[in-house]
Amino acid sequence: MSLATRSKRTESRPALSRDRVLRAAIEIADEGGIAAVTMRRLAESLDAEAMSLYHHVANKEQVLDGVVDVIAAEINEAVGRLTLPARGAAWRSAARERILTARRVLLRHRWAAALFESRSATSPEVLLYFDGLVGIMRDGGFSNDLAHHAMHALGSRAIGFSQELFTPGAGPAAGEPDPVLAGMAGRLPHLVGMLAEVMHDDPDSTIGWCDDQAEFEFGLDLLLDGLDRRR
Amino acid sequence: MSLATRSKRTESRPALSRDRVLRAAIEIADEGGIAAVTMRRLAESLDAEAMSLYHHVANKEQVLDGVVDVIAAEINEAVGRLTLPARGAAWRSAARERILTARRVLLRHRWAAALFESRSATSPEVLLYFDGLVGIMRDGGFSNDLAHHAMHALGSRAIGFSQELFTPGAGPAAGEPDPVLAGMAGRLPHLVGMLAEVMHDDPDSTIGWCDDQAEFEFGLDLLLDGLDRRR
DNA sequence: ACCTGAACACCGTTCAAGT
DNA sequence: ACCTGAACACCGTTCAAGT
Repeated sequence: MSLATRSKRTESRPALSRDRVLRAAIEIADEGGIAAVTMRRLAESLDAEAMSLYHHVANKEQVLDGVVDVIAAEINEAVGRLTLPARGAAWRSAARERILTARRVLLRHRWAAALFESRSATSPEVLLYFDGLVGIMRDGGFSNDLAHHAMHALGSRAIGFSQELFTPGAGPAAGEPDPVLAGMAGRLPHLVGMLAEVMHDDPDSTIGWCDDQAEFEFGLDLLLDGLDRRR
Repeated sequence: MSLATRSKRTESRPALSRDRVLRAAIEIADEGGIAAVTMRRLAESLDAEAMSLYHHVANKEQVLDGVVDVIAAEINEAVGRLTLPARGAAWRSAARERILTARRVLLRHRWAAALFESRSATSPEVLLYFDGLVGIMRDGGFSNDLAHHAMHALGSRAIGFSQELFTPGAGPAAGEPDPVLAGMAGRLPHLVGMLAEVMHDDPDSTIGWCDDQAEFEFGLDLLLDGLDRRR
């Protein structure tokens, strides 16, 4: 039994490492959401005991911080392949492409946006991403002051997602009318009138509780236009 | 003993109710953050047992959904006192004032913004808030289609907060330079150059991980200006 | 150095029992 | 109808012990 366990560990399982722990966490989150990532399940997926993880990460908080960093590194790898001019007026399309590329990565890990927001620790890879975006703005002629305002104005949009508090048409079964909204339709004349007129035709292309691609781009362009005007 | 417990309950404690549970949850969150809200602590603060709560709320999820609704009701009470014209060009200042009023309520409950985002259930009070904002836009001459785009573009900014992924100058001790950023300054030329130039003078007026008041208003005005131009 | 089992202090929630 | 104690199935984490 002890022999079987030992042979299993040494033969069929690579040694544990911080990196392997983080990648296993991402795999679990991709399958069952971020709440499915527990130390015990994480260990199980690595064919180890929960307590073994603590030799490679300080605690669960550090696992989640590390996951953010790995996803941000994936974003940096993707935007690193972009080769767009950013001098002068070209800054706008360079920034736009960078942001939409980041968004494409986040769409592969739908739980990631919520995690990015909930973490307060500074991720080195997120810093590198932002540094590149500031660089594009500086190339475009932004003052440091305007670039700073711009980063705040973009907020989470700078890295490809945006927060929605209410996603019209995203009821229990997406695409269905929201039952709460339907139940109080009489007290919501403007909202009901608006939604009745604008038919949502692709309610599936959402990133978590965030807006869909077309709406994301509308908001992004609104901000980029305003910034370009102040440049 | 059983008698003492009984007299304590009937004399010094009002009967439990959904409303009292939710208000107790808000009190606990105001003091110790949203993570401090557990069913056991909630019950204790109400001088009851954890299991008694389940006669008034289905589960903890419903407690958190209810808390969002109570905070949104507080926002609606505040914006309900506003009496601003919204016809034509006045829509902009009416919308601006409504949003900044909502923000003032959220600043009283610093944990609330994060909670608003993490919940997917539709809050009736949030719907009422949005309905009023759409009404202001319609008064201002927005088509339903543009009002719809506008709500998505504003995102969480519509209700007074915005998501930051990295708050410059908000290290462990707020106001201190970020140690992670300091450690990799050489690889972040644009970010470090920018932050060196723009001195942050009031790092305290933040709403959780969100930007401070001046930055919030800059981003809001950028969006409102862009929407006004498309009106 | 790396890994583990048992144990601790918490969670949310079910259930059967009290008044 | 409302409340409760004991219990269950989970958590993250500490500790002492193994190799």
